[in-house]
Amino acid sequence: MSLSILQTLTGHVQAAFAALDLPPKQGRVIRSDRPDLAPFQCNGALAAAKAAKKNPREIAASVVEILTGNPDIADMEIAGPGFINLTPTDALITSRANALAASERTGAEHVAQPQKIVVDYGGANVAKPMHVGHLRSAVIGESLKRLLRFRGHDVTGDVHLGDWGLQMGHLISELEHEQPDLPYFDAKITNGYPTESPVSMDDMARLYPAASAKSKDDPARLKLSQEATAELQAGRAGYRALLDHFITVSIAYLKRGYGELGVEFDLWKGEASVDPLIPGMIDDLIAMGITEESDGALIIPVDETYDADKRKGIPPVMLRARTGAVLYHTTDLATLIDRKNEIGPDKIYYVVDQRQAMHFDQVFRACAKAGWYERDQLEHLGFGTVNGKDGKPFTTRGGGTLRLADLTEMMRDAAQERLAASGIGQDFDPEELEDIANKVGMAALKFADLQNQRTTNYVFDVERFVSFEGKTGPYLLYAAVRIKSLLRRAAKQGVTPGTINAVEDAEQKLVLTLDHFDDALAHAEDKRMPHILCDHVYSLAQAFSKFYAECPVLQDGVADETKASRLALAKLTLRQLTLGMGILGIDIPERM
RNA sequence: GGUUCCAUAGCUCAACUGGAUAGAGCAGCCGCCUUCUAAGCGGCAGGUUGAAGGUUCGAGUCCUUCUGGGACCGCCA
Repeated sequence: MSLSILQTLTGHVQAAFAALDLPPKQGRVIRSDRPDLAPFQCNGALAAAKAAKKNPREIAASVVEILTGNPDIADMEIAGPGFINLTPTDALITSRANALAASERTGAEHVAQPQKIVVDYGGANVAKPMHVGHLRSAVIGESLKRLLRFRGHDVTGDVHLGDWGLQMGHLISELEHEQPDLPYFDAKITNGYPTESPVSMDDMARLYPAASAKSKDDPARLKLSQEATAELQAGRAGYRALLDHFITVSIAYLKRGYGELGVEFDLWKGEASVDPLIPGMIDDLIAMGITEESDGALIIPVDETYDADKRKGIPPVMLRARTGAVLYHTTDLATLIDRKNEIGPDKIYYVVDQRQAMHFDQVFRACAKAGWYERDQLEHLGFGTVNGKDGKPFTTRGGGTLRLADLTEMMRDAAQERLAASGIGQDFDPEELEDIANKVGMAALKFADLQNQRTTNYVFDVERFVSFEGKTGPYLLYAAVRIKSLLRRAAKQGVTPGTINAVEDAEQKLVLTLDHFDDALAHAEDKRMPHILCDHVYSLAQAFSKFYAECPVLQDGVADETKASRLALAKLTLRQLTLGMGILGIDIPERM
């Protein structure tokens, strides 16, 4: 793959800096803040002037002098305090456009040093229905996984089910309360349990909140759940058999839910799956001498300045509770060991709610104390909450949580309505209509989520989501679908893509945008922020829409070679849109 | 009380290791469909970047203080 225009210009300017005995690093070229003046700029003369205590404009002038006559640079200009504005030649733009068209990945490079990475996302719990709160982890995690994989890393996505804590004790004890005669509760029976689950997903969705609510103001009821949790973890056969049912039923349900979102995990492991590692791990930690007994619990202090009375500092990691049950910390640590044994990852990313930042800080500190991983191998990629218009976590009008299935149905319905309103889909068969509505709704939902900076909270406004205009998923689909239509029409007319010759302003801007793909991907990876890729894909769709409006492709009166050039440009755009949106988890229909 | 994140146009959000005139979308106003999908394109208007200081040739970005808001703070996950 040839160099991008940006890289080409950077090379020239850095060479000029080096020739002047200035740090080549400062010769870095960036996309211009003032595209009205020139597409590219270099601000390095200012930084260089500061270090060398010289006049920045003089340095800029020297750089320009060296670069004068460079065959890739059409125009240079020194502006303001010492900015160098750079305009590439038409020849450079055109040759790059053809290189991109010839590139299978439209210019996207693979990283030089691929890493083995685990992405822990999804955040689903056994027995709990999926609601809007699960959306972000799934959508962000999936796109990060795809991004890293596309960049060339060896990535494993793990759903890491919540299937081992008190919630299981809640379920078991509440089920016992409701159906005490089930064989799982008879301590004398230790095998031969029914193969059919005694509960459905709906049953669990009812039992868990019931137990949780009762336990809130009834210590005796809570104790039942805690005891059941401890017994389960101690290996009581009936409880283990129940847990297996819970997990099997939940995974079947979750696979459907995540499948609808286009989210696929490589591993469906959970907390329960690392249970066998826990006793040995605790022994090791004790042997290392980093544990302490405290109020009957086994802990690892992770902050010397911690003061429980003043509520200052970071609380210790809880390995084992007074009741004997292990906790969230313990299973997360055991999971780190499991991953070390099974995968040996260079990095592990946790795509989990920002509110759990301290939890991960604790786990990572404990892990560093144990010496299992370097601190920079573990990273919590927190995300903000989805809020309603009132700024509080999103709920239905009634105050309950909104189920994910209801949300996706809402999006699909809105898309169907919009499709009907446009009058385009009248001759489509119902199956295709349904498929289009699904893709449009899903694109709207995912893009609306992903375009927000990962770490901040954002407001979920249903009306805005279903408007499908402006900076939305459907806008992206629309651009792509128009290209598909164009390609079909071209095929019918016998026009084939040819050599790209970018001469019109809209054509050149489209090429410059296309050429930014690799940068956007690298930047998005570097920050682990999908919204950076969203911005790129949106800019691309915008650049194409302008091109489409200004540059007729197949219309009468357009020269044959211009048709072939523009068609090639359109096709290249479609390929990059498809790649970029694919990483975001957005599927494009054939027409809409 | 402690820790931490945030505050940018009427609304929702961007702004790449500090750079020029802080950008998009929505909402508002004005144009553009007998020819490639108007879920589109062009244009207008909209800002003391919460406040006050400081560092710097240069600050939305870095530092300090203040105001307002969110989240978290040992046996839940």
